[in-house]
This record gives sequence, structure tokens and C-alpha cells, in this order.
Amino acid sequence: MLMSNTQSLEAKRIPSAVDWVASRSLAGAGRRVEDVFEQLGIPVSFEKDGEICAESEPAEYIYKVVSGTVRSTKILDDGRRQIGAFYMAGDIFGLEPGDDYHFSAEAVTHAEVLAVKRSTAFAWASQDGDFARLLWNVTAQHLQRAQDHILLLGRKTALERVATFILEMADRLAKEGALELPMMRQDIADYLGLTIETVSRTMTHLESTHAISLNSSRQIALRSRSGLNRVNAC
Amino acid sequence: MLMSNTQSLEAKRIPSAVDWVASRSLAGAGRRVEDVFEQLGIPVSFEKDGEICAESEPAEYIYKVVSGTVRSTKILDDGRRQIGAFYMAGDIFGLEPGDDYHFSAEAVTHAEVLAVKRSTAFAWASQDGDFARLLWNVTAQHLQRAQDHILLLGRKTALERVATFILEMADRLAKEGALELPMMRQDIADYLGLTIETVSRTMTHLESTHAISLNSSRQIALRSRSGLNRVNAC
DNA sequence: CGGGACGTTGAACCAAATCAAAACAGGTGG
DNA sequence: CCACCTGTTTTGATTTGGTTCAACGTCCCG
Repeated sequence: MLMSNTQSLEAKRIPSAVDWVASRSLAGAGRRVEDVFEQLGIPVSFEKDGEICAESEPAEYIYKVVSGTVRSTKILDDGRRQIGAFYMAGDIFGLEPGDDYHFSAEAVTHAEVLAVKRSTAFAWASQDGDFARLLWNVTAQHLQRAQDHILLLGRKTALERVATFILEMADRLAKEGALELPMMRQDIADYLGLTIETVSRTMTHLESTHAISLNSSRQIALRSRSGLNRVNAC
Repeated sequence: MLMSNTQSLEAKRIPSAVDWVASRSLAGAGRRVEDVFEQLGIPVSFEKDGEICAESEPAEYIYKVVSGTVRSTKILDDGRRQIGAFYMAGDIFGLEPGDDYHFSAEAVTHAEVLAVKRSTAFAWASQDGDFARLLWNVTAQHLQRAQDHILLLGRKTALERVATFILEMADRLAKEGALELPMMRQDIADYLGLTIETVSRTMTHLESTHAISLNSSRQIALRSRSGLNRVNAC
């Protein structure tokens, strides 16, 4: 869909970025490592549902989310879909040990990302231990989240899954007690390994037990964090 | 249980390893990066069900499996257990971005591991880009496996889960078509997010459809890899 | 040969899925 | 401003895959 967007990257800016890193890689020590993406990244924006990268395509870029929300997905032959993670502002994704992406990534909302060529990032990391350490750290944190999610999918009930989800989202994007979910019910269902109906019913149930209140389907207020924590086994 | 074993590590050998890495870290360039664990690691062995590390304890060591099989587990308050991964000979585990382990690890069978102090490994990695790259690679591969497992737990049926499991184990430890499972049914169930009964029934079903044959409960022969691949959605 | 751990099988049950329909929320255009 | 359309969410009725509960086999190992 937004393939043209992705492909145009190459023609537009990348070659100069490669030259840049080659010429400055040893001068990078003074640079703040957190800002490497900001300095080397090409800003790209994706409309809602735009495809940022596709499973089993060459993993040419690493991405950092500037704004918006991104989902990583895997799809089975018959269309069943699983969302592995949501990435929000500040999150880095697309780091692959092999040559190809191992999942697809799509914009949940309109999203702005910074794209850095994999080769550029690796070249930089080989010169700058702090940056290498940052990349490892990002990967290891993703792994921890994945392990938590494995526990959720393998052993938690629908009620526990939804409670965990709401608490996770509250931590990541709450402004004083209320949160605006960027994704629709189908995305939540595919993240939690449930159906939309079960997600909807469970939300309603949490509202009826005064754990949350649903301003609109996307806007949730935490009524009782302790209630959510209680229902969320841990 | 084997806490004494783990704790004795410190007294026994670690301090000398720290000195060693300090004195030789810059001389390490000629060393084969794959062998760093063999050179720096302290061999430790664990009996069946021995605890190698525990969730939320300080992540003091990184481990490499020499022989045997290890499971990583997370447990909910009420005892529900999820196995995140199995580690076999050659696998590295225990790499944590934070200061504490994020899961427990136990020996499924009698297991020999090499333990390297986290601080030692990180010190080495900061001097040796190849070793840093190796550690990142290990982490990123674990992440990919975790993502595949998330898909399995979120969206696959019991039959598909068991088929996927058998194919995975066949890839990792098959000798000409037959494989000897190191773990019991409860471990398989906790890995696949099922119950022992369902795992057992599903194995029986796969045998009755001539996809596998069960020599004993632990010894499986792949009768029809294509049959398994067919049942295993992907 | 007897006991305990592990594995299989059977029957009843239940949490979540599926199937179906109604309610809701934005847009768009008259 | 309202009527209409389309995509999304909620609610209801029914079904089902997998769990639970219960019993029986099997395999070691002393």
C-alpha cells in the first residue's frame, strides 16, 4: 500500500547518510548516543494502516518512532493474525539478526518514524560501543516484553489479559488517570490472543465492576488501579 | 534447591576470572569470539530440576549450555507456570538488560553449563566488538523465537502447537528421524500453553494419523514430516 | 513384586469462540 | 440539520476446543 513511500527512501536520502557515517564514524564519540537516530535517521511518515516493513523482506532499515503507534504482526496462511507488540514514541524496532524482517510492521495511527539503514547503524555500532550497547539494550528489553507476553498468552484468562493490557497502556500513555487508546478492538484482540467480542465483553465487565470507566470505546479512565492489579494475576 | 551450588561459584573461581579479563581484555583480539565462554566460563553442573537462576534475583551470571536441557519459566501467584524457552547445548541464556533476572531457569535433565559473570562479559564486550556483536546476536535470535512462540500461543490450535513443537525439537536434536525428548509432558504443556492431557491426546492423535510414531512417551519418530508441516499452519 | 511418578484415556464441564443482530460513531452529501 | 452509509463496537444465543475431574496404564527402580 505505502510501498512507494518505503521504496522512495532509497532514492531520496540514504546514500548521503552512508557517506556521512563513513566519514564521521570516528568523530562520533562526542555525540550523545541517544541522539544517533535523530542525527542519522530519515524522517518518514505513514498514514493509518500503512506498511512500514514486511515479514521476510530484506531488513534494510531500523526504525525509531517519533509519533503515533506502530504494531508488529505475524499472519498465518489462513489469515489468523497475531500482534507481537505495539511501538510508541521513542521505541526502536526493526532490529534483526538475520537479513530479513521476521515480522511486519504497520502504522496503527498516522505515524512518524526515523529510518536508519541497518548497515549504517551496524557500522556506527562497531565504532561506538555506547551505541552498540544501546542497540543491545533495546533488543533485550523487547525480549523481556516478549517473555511477559508469552506468559500472558499461555496462562492468563481473558479478564487477566485485558486488565494487564489496560495497565500496560496506562503506564505507556496515560495522562492523569485517563488514557486514549490508539488502536481499535481488533488490534487489542489480536495482541491478546482473543476475539473482538471477548475484548468488548471484558471491557464492559471491568466497567461494571468499577475498575475502569469507558468514556468512549477508545477513552478509558482508570477507576481502581488496585482493582485492576487484583484481577491481573502476577 | 541447588542454591548452594550457585552460591559456591563466587567463592570458588569468579574473582580470578575478573582479574584475568582485566589483564587480558586488550589482548583478546586474537581469541576466537565463539570460544570466549569456554575460556572465561566456570563449569557448573546441575542435577535434574536444579535451579540455575531465579526471577528477580540479581542477574550475576550469563550461561552457556554445554550439555543437557534447560527451561526458562515464569510463574503466576497461584502456581500457573509458563515455559518461555528450552535451551540446549550451545545456547546462551541469562543475558539481562536490567540488574535482575526476568525469569527462572532450571535444569530439565542433568545439565552442564558454563557461567560467566555478567560484569566480566560486559567488560569483555566493551573491548571486543565481535563479542559484543555475538551477545547482541544471541539476544536478537531469542527475540525472534519469542515472537514465533507468541504467534503459536496467541493463534494456533492444540494440534498446530504440538506439531510445531515436534518439528522444532526435530530440528534441534533429531538424529536420523528419531528424537528423544528431554522433557516430560508437563514441561511440554507449560511450554505450549496447554494441559498435559491435551498434549497427550494430541500426540496420540498425531500417531493415529501416521504423522509420528511414539516408540515410548519420550521417543518420537517422524513418520511424515510433510504431514506435520501440513497440520502446522504457517 | 510393589510403590510412586509419569502418561493415557474417558466423561462432564466451561471459558471463550462463533454466529447473528442491533447500537453507535463519524463522515458525506442533500 | 437531518438522512444515509460504512466501519466499528456492543450485546445476545449457541457451539466448541480444550480443561477439569476421575480412573486406569505403564514404566522404572528398589
